[in-house]
Amino acid sequence: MTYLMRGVDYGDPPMFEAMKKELRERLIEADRTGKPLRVYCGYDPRTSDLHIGHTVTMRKLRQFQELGHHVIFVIGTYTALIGDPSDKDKLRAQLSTEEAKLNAETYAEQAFRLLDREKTEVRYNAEWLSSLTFRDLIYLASNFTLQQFLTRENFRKRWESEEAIYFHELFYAIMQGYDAYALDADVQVGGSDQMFNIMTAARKIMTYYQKKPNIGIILPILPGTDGELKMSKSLGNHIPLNTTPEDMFGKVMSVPDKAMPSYARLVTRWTVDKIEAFLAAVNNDEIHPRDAKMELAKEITAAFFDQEQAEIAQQHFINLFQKGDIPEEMPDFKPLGEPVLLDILVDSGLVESKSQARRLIQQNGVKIDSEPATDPYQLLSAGAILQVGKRHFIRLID
RNA sequence: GGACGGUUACCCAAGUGGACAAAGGGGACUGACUGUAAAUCAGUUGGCACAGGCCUUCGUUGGUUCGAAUCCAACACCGUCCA
Repeated sequence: MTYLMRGVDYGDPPMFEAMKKELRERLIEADRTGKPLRVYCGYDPRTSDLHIGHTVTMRKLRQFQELGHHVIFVIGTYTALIGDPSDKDKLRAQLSTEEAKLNAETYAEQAFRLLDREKTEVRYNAEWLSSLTFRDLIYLASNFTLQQFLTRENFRKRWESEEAIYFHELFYAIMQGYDAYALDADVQVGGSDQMFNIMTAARKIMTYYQKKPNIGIILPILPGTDGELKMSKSLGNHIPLNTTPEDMFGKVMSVPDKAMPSYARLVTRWTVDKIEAFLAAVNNDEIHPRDAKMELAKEITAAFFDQEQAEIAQQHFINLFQKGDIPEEMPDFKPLGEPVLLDILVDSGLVESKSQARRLIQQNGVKIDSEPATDPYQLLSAGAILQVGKRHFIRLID
């Protein structure tokens, strides 16, 4: 029980107690009847990449799975037609069925890094949403008032600042609520931005259809590598799952210090005691913040790869960034014509234009065999190692 | 359908005839420093040219003007309000 409610945050203590009570009752019931709880969480398939922000809810699903409950991984192929208004994005191009399917498959594949493949049911919400009629929608919508939507923070803000709120955006919550009904869900897991969809929309709709309303397990949102905003691919602050251990390690290291608590709590496998001890040590200056973040980066990398790869990634990081070494492996590049520095920089794609290359040279941002370059027209020879900034290298070949 | 407002560089946003390749902020990049790609400070941020300078860009297309992001016309898209 404590295990399942760990890390859950409704921003409201009475709600926490209420949900805890309901969950306890539902667990007892499940135990008595021998029927496991049906637990689900939905994911938006508009991109093909899952990132570690998604894993916060997946880890919670995993916990339910470990306790023998039935986990359903829902891919929002139909809700993707709208786009979650939690982002204030406008309607995006509709995904074709094939694209959605393709994305969805890679999604599920990535998800199985955390979830037990054998025990996870993967569903697409187009299965049931696409066959709803207008009549169904009218009945569903009659459970809600405009005021309910307008008191929701994101809509309210947009209303107040006179930004457009499109009518179809209101369907999102209704669709998500219908998912819970269609799946006969006991528990729905989601980020705190899903609070309204889970706690209001889903529970109302389920009650309307005379089902027991689902219990919401609301988890905090993981900030992105900027430390401020929600991690999301479209904001460019995400740490993808499909990447190398070195990249993951480095990206975690680039997270601002202030976001360390969120990362420690949400994406490590550490126990609560360990997390609190770790954060306390950072606060009391018992651990150097850099070393603390290293430890964090290693744990997170190890969680998605393995311990050994995490250690290699750490060593790589230390060599490259702390010691400023030149990496052993780098792309080769063969000059297209005369081996003029300026042309090579542009042709190899290290910089975007000659003007930019000139600026970088002026700023000592270009190095040849670790020596700052000064002359844009310098001729280079094969074997030379060209470096732009701290982390872009190429080796010239014939 | 009517009234009004908007469209500027990666994003937000100033600019209402010449000093505008276009203020400011964010982001990004480089450097210094450091504790890492954190924080802080400095610089850079359309392209071409060694440089003087040249070329392209302020929703689109035309026009006025010696000269237009700025004025005019048409069009497109967006928003607010009224119906």
